[in-house]
Amino acid sequence: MNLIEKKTLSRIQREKRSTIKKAALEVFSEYGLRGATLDKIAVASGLTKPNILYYYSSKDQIYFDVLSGLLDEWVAPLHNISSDGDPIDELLGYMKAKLKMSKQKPQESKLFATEILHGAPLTQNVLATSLKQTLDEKVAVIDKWIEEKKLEYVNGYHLFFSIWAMTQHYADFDIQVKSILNQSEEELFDDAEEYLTSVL
Amino acid sequence: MNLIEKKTLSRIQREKRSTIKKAALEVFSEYGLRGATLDKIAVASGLTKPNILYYYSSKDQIYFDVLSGLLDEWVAPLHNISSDGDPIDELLGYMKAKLKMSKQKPQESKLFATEILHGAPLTQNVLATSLKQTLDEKVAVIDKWIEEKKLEYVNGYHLFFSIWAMTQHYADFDIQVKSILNQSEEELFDDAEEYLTSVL
DNA sequence: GAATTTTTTGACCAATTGGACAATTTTTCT
DNA sequence: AGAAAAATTGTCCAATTGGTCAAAAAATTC
Repeated sequence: MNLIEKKTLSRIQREKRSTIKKAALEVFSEYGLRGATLDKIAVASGLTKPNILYYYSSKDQIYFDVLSGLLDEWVAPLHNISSDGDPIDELLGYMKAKLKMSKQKPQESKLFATEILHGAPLTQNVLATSLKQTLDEKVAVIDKWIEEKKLEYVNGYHLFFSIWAMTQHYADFDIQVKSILNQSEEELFDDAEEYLTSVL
Repeated sequence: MNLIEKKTLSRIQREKRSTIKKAALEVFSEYGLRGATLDKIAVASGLTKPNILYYYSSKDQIYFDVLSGLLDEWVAPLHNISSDGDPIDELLGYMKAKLKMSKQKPQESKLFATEILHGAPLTQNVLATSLKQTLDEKVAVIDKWIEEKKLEYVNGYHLFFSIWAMTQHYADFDIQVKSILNQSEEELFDDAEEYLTSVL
């Protein structure tokens, strides 16, 4: 039977797919889509290559599945910004949530970074529709705050870009950061949070 | 004769190597080291594959040469920060120089980003020695400014990280930025500069 | 517990890719 | 112009890689 058409997956199917996705995330985030090989994913997952291809029809399919499973999670913190709260608190909360994700999910961060860096072949329309829409809403909240004099004028879009850039930097460029600072990860992220708080 | 050992390169050698490097930059920045192929570089440069391998002994060699040719240029703006100047002017000047590089040399920026994202296999020791040393010096300048009360307290390292992150973001993640903002590149970078100026 | 379905695997294949090399062409030098 | 050196290319090769397939093993169903 064709796995794709089946609606209810068996226990084995759910488990193996999850195993594959986990291994694939490791490999894709380290090597990128083209640098990753099925053999590497096979080793990382403890399965054989043909077995992986029994669950996924191609390497691209795995990549697509891993990436789309992450998209929602990645945008989620944006939704928690409430127009009712204090602007600074809300923005600080958002920044901290993003920084925490960089610390706890560096592989996911790197996977996105690589994807977008190489032209976002698979996610471009998600960026242009769903992400844009959510961001438009949140920028509208910022603009409202500004109008109500609760916040100094600031370009909302670039504000979000800078939060993304600064927080994800600690995950994506961790090698560079760690080459320069000889700190434990704990200290590093504490300092980063302190710095970013002072900036906002 | 072995090209590597020769000291003075002929006109043809200089020209062809330059042609190859230019084409390789295009291809590497778009596909990364592993995604790039000699065939793609051959097409982009208008040379044949064996001809390219006459000038470079391997694909890795081309990558290494392109990358190391860029390293100095990439760090250069740091050197222009003078401890004699006004702190805010100096930092604004540095930020603007980096932003300009993002606008004018997006391929170079992406190449570095990809390299570091994938573990900086070729540049790790440069990061840990030369870059670290230069940055240490400039952070010392920041600390001096703070001591002289010319500048409010700020963590110098994280300040530089944030400048790198924010400015390079516009080159590295241009696809994402452009998916969200429907602006000309001119407007975009003007707004970005205005925003970043207000932040600093 | 036999039949059926699902899962797993070893062996294999075709395409891509980095690179080698000998032969040919072009350039340079005298 | 002719010899020597440098540059160019067509052809080829071995390794890697994504993917196939038939057969075997394991799980499920009756």
